[in-house]
Amino acid sequence: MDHTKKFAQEFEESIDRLLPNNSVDCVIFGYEKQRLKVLLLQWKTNAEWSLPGGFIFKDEALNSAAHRVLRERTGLDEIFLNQFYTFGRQNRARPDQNATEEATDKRLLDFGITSPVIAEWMKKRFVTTGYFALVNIAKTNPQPDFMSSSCEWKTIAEIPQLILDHNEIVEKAIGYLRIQLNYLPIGLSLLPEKFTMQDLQKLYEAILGRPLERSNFQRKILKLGMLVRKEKFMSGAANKAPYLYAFDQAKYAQLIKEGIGFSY
Amino acid sequence: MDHTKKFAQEFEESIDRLLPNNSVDCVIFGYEKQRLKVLLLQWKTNAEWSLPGGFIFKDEALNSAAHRVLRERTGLDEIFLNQFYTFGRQNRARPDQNATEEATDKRLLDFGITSPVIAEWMKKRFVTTGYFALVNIAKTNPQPDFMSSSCEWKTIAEIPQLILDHNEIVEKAIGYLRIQLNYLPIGLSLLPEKFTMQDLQKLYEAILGRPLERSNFQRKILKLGMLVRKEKFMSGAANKAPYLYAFDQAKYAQLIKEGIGFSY
DNA sequence: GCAAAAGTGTTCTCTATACACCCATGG
DNA sequence: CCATGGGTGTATAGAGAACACTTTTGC
Repeated sequence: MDHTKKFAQEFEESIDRLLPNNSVDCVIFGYEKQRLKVLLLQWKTNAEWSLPGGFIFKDEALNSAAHRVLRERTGLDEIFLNQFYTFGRQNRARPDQNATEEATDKRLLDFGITSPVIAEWMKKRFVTTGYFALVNIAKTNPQPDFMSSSCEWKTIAEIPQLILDHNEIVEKAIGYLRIQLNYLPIGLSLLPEKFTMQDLQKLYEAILGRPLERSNFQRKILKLGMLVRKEKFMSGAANKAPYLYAFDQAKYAQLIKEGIGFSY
Repeated sequence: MDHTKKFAQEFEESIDRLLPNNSVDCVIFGYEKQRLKVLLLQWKTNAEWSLPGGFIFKDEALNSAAHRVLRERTGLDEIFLNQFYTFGRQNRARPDQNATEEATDKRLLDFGITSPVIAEWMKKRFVTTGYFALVNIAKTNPQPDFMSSSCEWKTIAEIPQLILDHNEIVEKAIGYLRIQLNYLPIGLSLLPEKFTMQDLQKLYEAILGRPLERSNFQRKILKLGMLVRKEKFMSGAANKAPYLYAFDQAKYAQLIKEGIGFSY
């Protein structure tokens, strides 16, 4: 049995274990080379881009489904993942997108999927709940799903047109990320174990999309007492060597719990 | 045809126009006699309490469904209504609540509803999206729905045990209200047209659940420039007469849009 | 020595907070 | 006059922002 047939059969069999009309979509943020990035999937057949998402099993909580999607796509578990908004327009297709039943049939045919059960499922209206995750790109191993040829980290500026209302979902996720910057475990999730103060500052700047004042940033962050100063980092550059820092996990957890109280 | 039969027939007929597995629940906040209140419904048959909620029509957006529920229960339109979280556990029933199919059948029978179509619908798993609204109690005309004998404003402290996970939904709504206090059109939605500074302060105190310093509150609020000072209010009490204030709607809308920037 | 980046210090402004003071009102 | 609550003033502490100054590094 070829790959497609196997997928189609498994999917068809799983459909009656799925909760209809609900889905989850994940906006997975990573940080690399001083840029905030989002994990996107590209469809095999028509090269359209979308967010990683999935359906909910009847015996599975919505939040668990989001965790599962994240695990399946990134290999990461025990990750910072937060629900942020539910998108429930009656027609979530883009204005220019062909969302007729015929178009859906055609898209499935392009994959070699002929099952009427799957076709019926795909034509349903789905109310989707958006989750955003913060992950350390170096630790991930992005895996495309069956529908997708590739799984790519795109910077915010590079985000292409996405299917349905996915661009809107990403926009809203970025908005939440910015607003909640002061209450989120940003650094711990997105940075390597040891990092310089500049690394952390660039991260905050990438998220906020504006520069922050160096000396004030340093003082404010250190005053929170969640960082431990380690050895100096000799980059080889002709300038003073910065200290490396690591998170004091206990204090960090405590701060997050109490609400960091940090503002820009 | 009696009332129940008519309701059952209409509901049954409407079911195939409804989106399965999704619902909305509204936490409707009001303010009266210096107390923050929530609108609750009491079931006719077993006296259990619940939030006002409803289903979504196939051709209706999720947000519109929430607005419709609010309109049906309070008679209010064009109201401040905000989505805050989606509750999607696989079993949203209370641990002590009998959520078996037999129990559902029995509850419907108590209403005199025998339709198997309705019974099947009610046994579905529903992922519900929570909305919170701020309304002026004096302007509302609470209307119980068919299932409910009464519609009552309860203070936060008075909230009884509710069905399913509705207590959790209320808790979360209050949390959002407090956090977003600085960005929400609190006063305009919850107070009468004219009010004293004390009225406004008591409102904030009721929401936050803690006292605020009188003179500082006054200065901070006035500095925002969203209030217009009107005539004095002679209460007849043996003390200095306070000014009445009203919202400058234009400035208020502008402030809300920009983010009030107000903190306690 | 020089350039570049890191670390620390200083100043100014604004806000929050606590509390003092006087004012208006009706008994 | 008094009690009560309303309106305004003031002093202090802390945060944020801008910017100056010193230190470290490799060339």
